[in-house]
Amino acid sequence: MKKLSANNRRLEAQDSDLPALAQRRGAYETVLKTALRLFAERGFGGTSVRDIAAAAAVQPATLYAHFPSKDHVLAELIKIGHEEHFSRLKIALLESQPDPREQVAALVRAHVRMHVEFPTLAVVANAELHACAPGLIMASLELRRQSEQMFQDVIERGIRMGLFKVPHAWLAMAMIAGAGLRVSHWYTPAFELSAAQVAETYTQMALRILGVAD
Amino acid sequence: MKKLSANNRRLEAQDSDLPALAQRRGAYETVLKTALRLFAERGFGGTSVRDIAAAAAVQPATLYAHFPSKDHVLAELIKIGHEEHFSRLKIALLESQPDPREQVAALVRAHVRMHVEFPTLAVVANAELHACAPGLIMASLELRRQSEQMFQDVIERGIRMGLFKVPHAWLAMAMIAGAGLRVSHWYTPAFELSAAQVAETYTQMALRILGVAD
DNA sequence: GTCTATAGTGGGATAGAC
DNA sequence: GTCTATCCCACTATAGAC
Repeated sequence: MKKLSANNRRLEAQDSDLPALAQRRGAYETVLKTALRLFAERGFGGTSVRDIAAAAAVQPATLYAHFPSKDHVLAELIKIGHEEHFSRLKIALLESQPDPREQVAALVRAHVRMHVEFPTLAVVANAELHACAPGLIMASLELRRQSEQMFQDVIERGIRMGLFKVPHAWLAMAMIAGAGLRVSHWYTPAFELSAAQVAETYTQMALRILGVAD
Repeated sequence: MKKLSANNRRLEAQDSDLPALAQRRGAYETVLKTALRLFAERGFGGTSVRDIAAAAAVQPATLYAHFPSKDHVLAELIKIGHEEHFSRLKIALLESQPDPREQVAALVRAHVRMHVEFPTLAVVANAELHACAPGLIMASLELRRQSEQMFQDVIERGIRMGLFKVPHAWLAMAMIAGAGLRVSHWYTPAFELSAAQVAETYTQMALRILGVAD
């Protein structure tokens, strides 16, 4: 039941769903979800507009009735992914008790759950950033920066309050956030633990990184 | 000095060097190193044979004198990356004291150093796996499996000896290994810590994940 | 909005001289 | 081994009917 290799998402993208944020009717959503799956499996450059159209059962010209270009399809997916991620972190923090340990736990839980619940979206939004014209993803990069800052602020407050003891605050954040990102590459519903259990375990291990005793 | 965002490697690939393992003379190495940089920046599908040839200052036909196809160029890079990684882990374990804490530290140190010293190679070998025909990367996938098994074996022995206490052995391995992988996406020599310092800090935090008191 | 059809460009790969 | 030249195909995107 355990994964043989912690890197198989892109071989056959499952769960290429989109958050409620992005659900529209008709060809728009069909194209977006199809493109998500294909970008994950073959990469942006390895997927043609014809591929997307064929898999979505529309003609290439139909795609251009909804998106100005292939780039814009990717940009839209990246935007949806980053907005959903940022939104979840923000809500998690808002609803948390003010104790930095609770706040970090809430952030890590939300971060991991995002990558477990929308793994394909997370893979594409992170791995295909380079394929998009910079102008199209500026807003997403800003959200990413703010998400990192949220983690940073909570960790630094915890250090000042004497609750966290880390060798290097930014590295601790990078390790915790980076580990969560990778979950999207291997998690499937067939894994022996549920999404919630994975999130809880990562949360517990993140607190250990920050020097909080169990 | 700290990175604004933990995801910039692919925007402008630096350090597109290859380990000594792969150093040959002439056009072969030039093409390989050039392809490495371009695959990192634009992705495999976003890079044409003409792009590689032009950046390497050779003609497209010259590339085909050294590689049977564009796929084989990528496969060779992936192979070099995985062989160097596996080799470093194996040596680290061989030279370590038998205490599982020492062994984990040696493995994490080697793992992170690989991703810090050859970040571009690591990014391509991990992010472009999907773009390669399965037959061309079978050996690399097997090395990857063995590398994960090395981590697993050491962690499970540490648990049996009562030295490690983790909520879930495989998840702890996935978190430690995954965090190390991500280092290749943000580390540059301009970072405020040296490669060795980053590796040491990650090692310390990995031991915390495993429940070892500082 | 969706289709058929196609324009115009750039793709991987090869032939054959030197 | 490296070059020039080129084949043939797939690519993104658009025009125009319905």
